[in-house]
Amino acid sequence: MSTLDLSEQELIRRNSLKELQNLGINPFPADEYKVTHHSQDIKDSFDPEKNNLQEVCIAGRIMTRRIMGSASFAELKDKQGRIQIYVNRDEICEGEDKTMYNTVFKKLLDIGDIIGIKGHVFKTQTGETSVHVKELTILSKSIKPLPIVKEKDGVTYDAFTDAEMRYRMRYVDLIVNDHVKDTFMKRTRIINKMREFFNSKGYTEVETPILQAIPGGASARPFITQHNALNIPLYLRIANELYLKRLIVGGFDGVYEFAKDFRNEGMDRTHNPEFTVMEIYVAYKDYKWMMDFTEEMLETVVLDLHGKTQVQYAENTIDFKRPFKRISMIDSIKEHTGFDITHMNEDGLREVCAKLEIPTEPSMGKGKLIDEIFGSKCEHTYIQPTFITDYPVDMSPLCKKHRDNPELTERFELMVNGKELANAYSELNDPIDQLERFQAQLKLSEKGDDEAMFIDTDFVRALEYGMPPTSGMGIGVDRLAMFLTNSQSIQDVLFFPQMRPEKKQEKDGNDLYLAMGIPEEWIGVIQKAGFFRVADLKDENPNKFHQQICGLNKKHKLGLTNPSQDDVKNWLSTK
RNA sequence: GAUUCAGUAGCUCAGCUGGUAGAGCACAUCCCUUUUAAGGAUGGGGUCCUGGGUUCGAACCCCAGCUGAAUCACCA
Repeated sequence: MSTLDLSEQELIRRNSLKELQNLGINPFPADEYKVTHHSQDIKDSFDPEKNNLQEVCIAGRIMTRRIMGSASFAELKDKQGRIQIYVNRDEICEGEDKTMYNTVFKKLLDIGDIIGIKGHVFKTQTGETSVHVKELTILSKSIKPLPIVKEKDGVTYDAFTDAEMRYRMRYVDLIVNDHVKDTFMKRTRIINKMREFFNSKGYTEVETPILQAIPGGASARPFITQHNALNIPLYLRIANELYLKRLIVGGFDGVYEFAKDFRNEGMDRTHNPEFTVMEIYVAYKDYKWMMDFTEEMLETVVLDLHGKTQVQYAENTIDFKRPFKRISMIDSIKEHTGFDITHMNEDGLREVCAKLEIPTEPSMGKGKLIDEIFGSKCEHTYIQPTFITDYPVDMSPLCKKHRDNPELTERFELMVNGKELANAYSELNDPIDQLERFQAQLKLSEKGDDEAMFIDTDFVRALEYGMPPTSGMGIGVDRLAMFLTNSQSIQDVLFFPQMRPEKKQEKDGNDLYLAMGIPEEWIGVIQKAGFFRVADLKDENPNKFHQQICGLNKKHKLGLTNPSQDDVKNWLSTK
């Protein structure tokens, strides 16, 4: 990288790095640094009366510095938070040589550097618990300046808020925005608690293929990729349902997986191309049992995280206290639209859609039409956790038909804040019925539904060996994390949300410039002037161009010998 | 995919009706010392997102593009 590409502050830091090395200090030492204490623990346990914590060793990143002559304060951030340190010239430089303080600490260190300190804990006159530094070790030099965020009494000044930069450079976001780490710690805690809950019931965590020859288990457009050795297309999974059910066939009573799924669809505040779903399948249970189980799990997780069942999400308070409301889809539609769609055929449903001013397409089957009605008139009204039960058959090709009504299935979705959070079935285990349902999907696909399911004959074969009655449930982990951390965007609960790749300025190689007779040392200058491609130079006025690059030479104190106007003319006239 | 908004110093943002580019923090130099969003003084720092157009003159107006955000539609 040419120095012309760096900001003034970056150049200063690179120079500080060199000067540290000249002083014999390794800015990136290899040695283990033995940390004995952490910031929050120190603040919690220090007691001036007891005079404890008189020998501590902590390490972290410098977040602020207040330098005053022979004494300075700085704030160090470690894994627990921030703590103030006090650095005194004569304490860290025992003899006559004051370089460590005057040069290293005051001049060569910067906000963002990672240091280790040894010293004792005390309280300053203003009452802040601080560490009095006896020994200071540079552990890592930072050569890029951090955004500066200040905070006083809970009010943040100059927050680092640019969404694009926060998501692209999550590391910076985590360093300067303390609440970000908190959200992700909560996400991990939610997942841990769910895992603990399932394990305590005796269920087994398993792993199933992400690369699948037939993307099954959900209605969605998959990502496609290519396996070279087998020379076949493979899909990134859109769900893991069919594999988990194969394991139930194989004799597991309860299996679950936290699965990354991939869907090649739109991205927005609640959708990322890759996302996490927890799916669980339990043998000898039905969807009614699963409702109780899901309630219990969610209440447990929420209580563990918040100590109560109420959660604030945007302007709504959501209460995860059991039992959740339950209503069938047909009743819900009746309640919200006045139409009773029981036993209605496709034409009848189309008519209802027309009356409700819901646009339809010819490719839509019965199930999709009902789903449209529910989606536009009912779904958004369920703010508090609500189980919607008994979905139409052709919306749910993997779900057992309802024991009382063959047009329906034994399925529920859990709605929270007007969005689907979980989805569960009494799993279809009749292989003949399953094959027919797959074939019906194929018909939908031929009608133009590009989300209809593929036929997975191996899965049908597994069912032919016999699967016990089973209930399965899937829950969107990202969405759950959003609800429980009051995050309005999925990007706030994913460390690295999908973004368009950063566009780099494309530059011609040095050889093309050299071929025009341009000396190597001038190439960077010419590019700094905005000519990233030699073709850009073609119609340039030689006099103007000459002035431009000589100006840059002077301005950036490059010390190059300016070319003559004739030199420049010759460069530009080269074909 | 549609609509709206935004892009100016390392960061957060001003910039009037089109007339030489501004502030705070950060950075540098100097002075001081148990300070607290940051003590004082001085200074350096810019492809005003990119490319066209209008104009004597564009950060500003027009067109196109890039990137992001918000809202809407589909999927979790």
